[in-house]
Parts: sequence; structure tokens; C-alpha cells
Amino acid sequence: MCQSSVPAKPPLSEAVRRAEKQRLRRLLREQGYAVTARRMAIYDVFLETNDHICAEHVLEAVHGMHPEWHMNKTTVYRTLDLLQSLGLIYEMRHDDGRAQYELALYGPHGHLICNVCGQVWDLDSRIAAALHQELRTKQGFIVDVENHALQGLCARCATA
Amino acid sequence: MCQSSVPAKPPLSEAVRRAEKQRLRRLLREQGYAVTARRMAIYDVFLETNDHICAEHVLEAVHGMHPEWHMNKTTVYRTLDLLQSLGLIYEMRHDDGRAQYELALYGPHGHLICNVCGQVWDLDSRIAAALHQELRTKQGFIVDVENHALQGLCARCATA
DNA sequence: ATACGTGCAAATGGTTTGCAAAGTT
DNA sequence: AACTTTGCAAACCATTTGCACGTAT
Repeated sequence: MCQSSVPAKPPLSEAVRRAEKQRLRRLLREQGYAVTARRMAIYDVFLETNDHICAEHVLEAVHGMHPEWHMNKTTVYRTLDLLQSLGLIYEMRHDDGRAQYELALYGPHGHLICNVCGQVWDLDSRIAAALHQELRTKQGFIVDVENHALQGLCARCATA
Repeated sequence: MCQSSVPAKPPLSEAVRRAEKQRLRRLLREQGYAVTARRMAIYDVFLETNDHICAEHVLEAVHGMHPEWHMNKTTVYRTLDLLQSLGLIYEMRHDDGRAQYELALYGPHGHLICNVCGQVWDLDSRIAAALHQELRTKQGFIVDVENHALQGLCARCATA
């Protein structure tokens, strides 16, 4: 199960959440996918959590909202793939193959992952930009910004 | 199986390889481990390849040198763990949980991984140092240098 | 009516583990 | 002899897949 102890970002406003759900409906219809209650519910988990969460977290959250649904993890994984292909969420793979997902609202960016507490923070793209630029000009290597994940020790764990 | 198409570094000299094998023998004895032919052979694969390689590659290379041994992958994994704990090799985990290993000879450093050809390059620590320093002073986040892996598009694949 | 979506169960696959046999000191 | 090391087979476990049934359009 993913760590989502301390929410990294403030909750989204009611208005933004409503608009985002509307956007999902539009995208689904535009691209020939069905608008289903499960898809809406899964995206809603992201909108309400507004954090990096794993598939199991999504499954449990939906189960909490709709205990009678018996939603299957397969559905979660397939919907996560779908939301990703629609550009609504990003997938972040950890070293051991497990994945976490987050809203794409904030644009592509890297992450800082604490090896001790497991907490994930967004990497300020302005701070990483110089490195990306240098690799591009000096070696022709084009960094995939949204997969830039740095492991290490966060400030809190370093002092403890 | 790992990509080890284009060797990233020149081969090690005979003298270095001999010295390294001697170092392994010494470390094993010092720390109470047995000096076995399989352990020597596995480290030898690294010395001869001098590149980022996966467990399966090691297994096949040893099999090539000693077809009569019937070495098991379990032995490979356990020996890789041992060499790592002795500080002789580094482990690099990919997003999907698979691992590659390399000689620790060159000191801790990050990697550039091409999403198209799968090739792995060393990340020049001097280029990454500014980013690491800025994260440390501005956010107190201490980057684990040897786990700094950047995915993206290498120069060759970008032009093709 | 016809696709598309979903639940279930089983497969995947690199890595890890338990245990008995073989090797090292 | 006492211990570590190794091979084998089975377990692991988040994720993926095949298929039959259910649901949206």
C-alpha cells in the first residue's frame, strides 16, 4: 500500500473537481469510450485525494464510497491505464515495479522519494531544468521529465 | 535480458582484473565468507564485461565459460547480493523491478537510460552535482546519488 | 443490437526463500 | 567435524491477461 500520510498539496476546490469530471466525460465521449460510474468514481478518488496514490489505495477508496460495488482490481488497473492515455493522470513506477499515480493537472514533473518514510514530493521543474538542459546540449540526451525520480533522505527523516 | 550492445567503457587491463580478483579473495576471507570458484567466476564476468549487466547475463556468461557447472540463478542472485554488500558492485533497479549490476570501481554515480534502445550510460556526477546541492540546501533533501536514474531518449535514438 | 466494460481466476516473470545435498575451512 | 554454499523447486506479489457475463450507447 502506498504512503499517503501527509498530503503534499491542498485539496482541490469543488469547482475544479466538477470541471475535471466534466472533462473526463467529454474526453471519454470524444474518443469513443463509455462513460461509466466506475471510471468517474476512480477519477474522483484522484480529485478528492490530490496526491500520489497506488492502485490498491484507489480500490479501497472506491470501496469506501460504494461498498456494494465489488469493484475489482483489474478494473482499477485498466481504468488507470485509460486515464493515463487520456492524459488525466501520470504513472510513476518505483524501483520494485510498483506504481503510483497522480493527477496530471500540475503538468509533467519529477519526484523526490524518501527511502526511509516512502513519502513522495514533487520535484520543482525549475530546479531540474538546468540539469536537463545540460544533458541535452552536451550529450544529446533528452530527459523524460515526468520519469525523473530521485531517491534519498527527506529533511524530516534526516534529522530524526 | 539486459541490453549490453555497445560497451560503454573500455575493457579493464589484465593487471586490474588480477588485482580485483585478489581483492575479492581478501574481502571474502576477512569477512568470514568462503572463497568459491562460483563467486570468483561471477565477479570475473563483471571484470571482463565492464558494463551494466543483469542477473541472466551473468548466468549465461558463466555458463559459457563453464558449461559443466550447471550454475543456478539462485546462486547468481545471492552472489550479487554478496558482492554488493562487499562494496564491489552496485545494483541499479529499473522501473519494472528488474535490476542491473555494475562494477563499483568507478564510484557512485547516476545513470541515463534510453527508453527506446534500453542502453544505459553513466551520468556525469559533476553535471548532477548542482541539482543535488540545490535540493540539499533549499529543501534539505539528500539525494541518493547512485540511485539517480534518468530516463529519456539518447542522441542516437533521437535522430533515428 | 452491438460493441464496450467488468469480474473472476489464472498466468506472468524477475526475484526470493526453504530445505536437503555438496563444498570449504 | 562444523560450518557455509549451492541447486532445486516452490513461493512471492504487483501487475496483466483470457474469457464469459454485464452494461452503455
